[in-house]
Amino acid sequence: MSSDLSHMGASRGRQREFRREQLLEVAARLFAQRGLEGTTTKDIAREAGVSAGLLYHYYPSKEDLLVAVVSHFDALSRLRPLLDGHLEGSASEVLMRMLRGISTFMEEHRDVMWLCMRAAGRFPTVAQALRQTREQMTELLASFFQGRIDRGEFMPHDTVRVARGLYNVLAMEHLEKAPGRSDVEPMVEALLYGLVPRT
Amino acid sequence: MSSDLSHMGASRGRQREFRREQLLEVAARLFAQRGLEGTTTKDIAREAGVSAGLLYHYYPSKEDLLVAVVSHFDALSRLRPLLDGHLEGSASEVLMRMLRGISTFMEEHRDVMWLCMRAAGRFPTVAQALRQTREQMTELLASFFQGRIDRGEFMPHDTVRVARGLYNVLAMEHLEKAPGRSDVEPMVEALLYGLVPRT
Amino acid sequence: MSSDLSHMGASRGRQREFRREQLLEVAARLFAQRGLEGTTTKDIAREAGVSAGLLYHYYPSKEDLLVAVVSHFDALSRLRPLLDGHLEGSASEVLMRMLRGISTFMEEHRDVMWLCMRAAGRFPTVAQALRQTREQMTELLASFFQGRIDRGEFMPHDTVRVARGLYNVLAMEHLEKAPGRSDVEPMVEALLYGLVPRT
Amino acid sequence: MSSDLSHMGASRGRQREFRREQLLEVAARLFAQRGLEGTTTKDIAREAGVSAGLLYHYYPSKEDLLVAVVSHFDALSRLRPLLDGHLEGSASEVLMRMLRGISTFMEEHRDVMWLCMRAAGRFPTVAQALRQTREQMTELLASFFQGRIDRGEFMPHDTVRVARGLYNVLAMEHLEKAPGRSDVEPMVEALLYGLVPRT
DNA sequence: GATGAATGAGTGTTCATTCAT
DNA sequence: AATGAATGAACACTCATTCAT
Repeated sequence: MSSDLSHMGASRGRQREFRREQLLEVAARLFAQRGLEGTTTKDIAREAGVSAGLLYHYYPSKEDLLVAVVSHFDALSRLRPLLDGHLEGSASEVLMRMLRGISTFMEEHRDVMWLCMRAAGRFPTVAQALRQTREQMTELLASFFQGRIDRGEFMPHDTVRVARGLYNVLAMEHLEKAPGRSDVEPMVEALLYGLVPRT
Repeated sequence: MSSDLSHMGASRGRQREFRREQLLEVAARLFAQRGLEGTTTKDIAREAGVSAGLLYHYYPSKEDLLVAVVSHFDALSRLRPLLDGHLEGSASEVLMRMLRGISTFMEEHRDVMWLCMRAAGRFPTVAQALRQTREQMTELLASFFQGRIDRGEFMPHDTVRVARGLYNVLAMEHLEKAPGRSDVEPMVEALLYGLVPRT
Repeated sequence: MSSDLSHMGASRGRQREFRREQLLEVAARLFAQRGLEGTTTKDIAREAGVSAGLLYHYYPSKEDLLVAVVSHFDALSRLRPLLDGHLEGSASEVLMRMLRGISTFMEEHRDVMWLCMRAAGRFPTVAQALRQTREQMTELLASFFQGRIDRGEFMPHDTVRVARGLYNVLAMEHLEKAPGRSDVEPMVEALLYGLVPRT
Repeated sequence: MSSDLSHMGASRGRQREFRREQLLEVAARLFAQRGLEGTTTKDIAREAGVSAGLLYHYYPSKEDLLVAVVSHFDALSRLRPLLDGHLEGSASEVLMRMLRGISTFMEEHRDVMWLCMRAAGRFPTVAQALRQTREQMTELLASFFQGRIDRGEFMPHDTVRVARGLYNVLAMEHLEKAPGRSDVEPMVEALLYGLVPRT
């Protein structure tokens, strides 16, 4: 909870970097737990074991800190790997695996998702980050679909819109707290084989 | 922006009712536009052309006003009719019609949806209202699915989860501002006929 | 709690008088229970079953109402009888009887005493009422002392100061809540026979 | 009325201590003069020459400030010395000296006494402080009485009740403003030698 | 007489931010 | 780099009082 960097052998630069990140992490945790307006700058400082003023040596404002938190969280680069490389297997197997990966990630970071949703309305930067993540994930999923279409495993379709739809289902389901309740498997199965009976 | 009720012929009771609703509408608009914390009680009073104190003659607190706004909006009873009665036609036609109805409604009330989402994190009542709307809409959609399954038009499936998924897609798509961008038709088509080719 | 005077046969004058007194009594009770600032004019109106505005038809302000409450309580004329007439018996017997009378009265009206004490600091009228009661009671007690001095039952002394002292002891003791704790008998006995041993 | 500590040579710690006390003293004065509800937190800040917010850097609430004022005043430790050590002389001389000491103190702090009385009704802490002071002073006086009884200078009596009575007389007399009017000497003399003639 | 809608100055308190040290 | 004292503009909410009906 407290920290004394004064006798650290670390260079000034590293110390600065360390403090920045420490404050970021504390802020991320508190913002996620209590929301943006539920967290005061003094809360963050206290929890980080520093004075109220020091925050402003590292971040010009609370809002900037929020943006930094969201940026640093960088869902994109943490989600992307979930879609890479795991391409062996049938289309449906791979799809299911990918969605489950995204699902797990979202379940673990529900509070950050809420933070972003709530903040998006006030801070265009955050809304932009959210949008970017969604669109990039959509693209990745869509390119997976396209590949499978090319291979003849999937019918041709509007890959982008279907991909975005799937991503949105996941996102919305996980904003809800109900643990384990989120189960997109039935939805995906329906999507794969269609609701309309095959003659 | 301002109003003078003093020389209205209306009776006391009607005047009270009118004021209540007027304040509610002003609050709804401002909350939706600027968010809950972006709207002060004085803003609402000023916009309604009344004094700061009068608000509290009608609503015991800002929070109560918010809850009243959300309750009064009553998405449920406005959404439900969109699913009733329009049952003639093929399953896919009817489904599409229903979803387009929900879509239009959501598009028109995007700001209220955002308000609810943002408020849900702080006020359990609002979260509950949101949940209830979703679950009831889900049930209605699911019972439509079940009916079509019974008629042999749809394959048996987990109707509730698929219905909730569809509702969530719509909701998430419409939280985004991009006008006209939301188009769930491709998704629905894929859902109906499946991505996996029919031999 | 509520009242409807509209069909009362009473004349206007009597009705007015009745309302005045009713409001006074409600106010007295609430002021005594919750203190002056702990009682709102609306509290009084509600408890009396009338509207908020009606109060001001009868009393020009909350402060005036307070003064009316204190005046109407009229401790003086309720205390005075306790000292009259009961003059038969030995000086010490009579004194003790009188003090016990005052004591009982004070115990029953502790809350009003507190109200007066608290209000005295803000409203000179109330302070004046308090002072007047004390001084008149003092005079009455003092004249009793003087009478007994004249009869040779008491030694000559500064009757007024001794009387006021006794009154003050009683008052201060009864401002405390501790029930039954107040017992001035030992003090009075000491006063009668003196602490210094009689040879 | 105003103060600038910024160029004081004093260390942070001393500055903090100074401000705390300064605010306490200003608050004590204003509370005593105008009463608790007659003094706003902004009044105190203005009078101390600081901003409205600074008060809350030092005291968590107005109520806490009040309690601090009462505690800091600490009548007990200022009254106690008046009863110590001055034990040479006849019982009546010593008693008179002690009471005069208490009297002087009370006369000088009449406004604080009023503050305490008024606040006691709302804040148990204050009532408790008042009670404690009274009871401890009572004990001290009572033990003086007991000592003199043991020496045969006083008759046996209920020392605690007589002591409390005397303390209460003093307190009540001094709540009144009339300067110099309070004179308990006649009361004490009566108490010492008794009203009933010595054969 | 009676109502209660309406007022608006004021209340204690919060908090992001600044800056001298 | 680090502190924490200091700021001051808000904020939600209260309440004695007025007045048209």
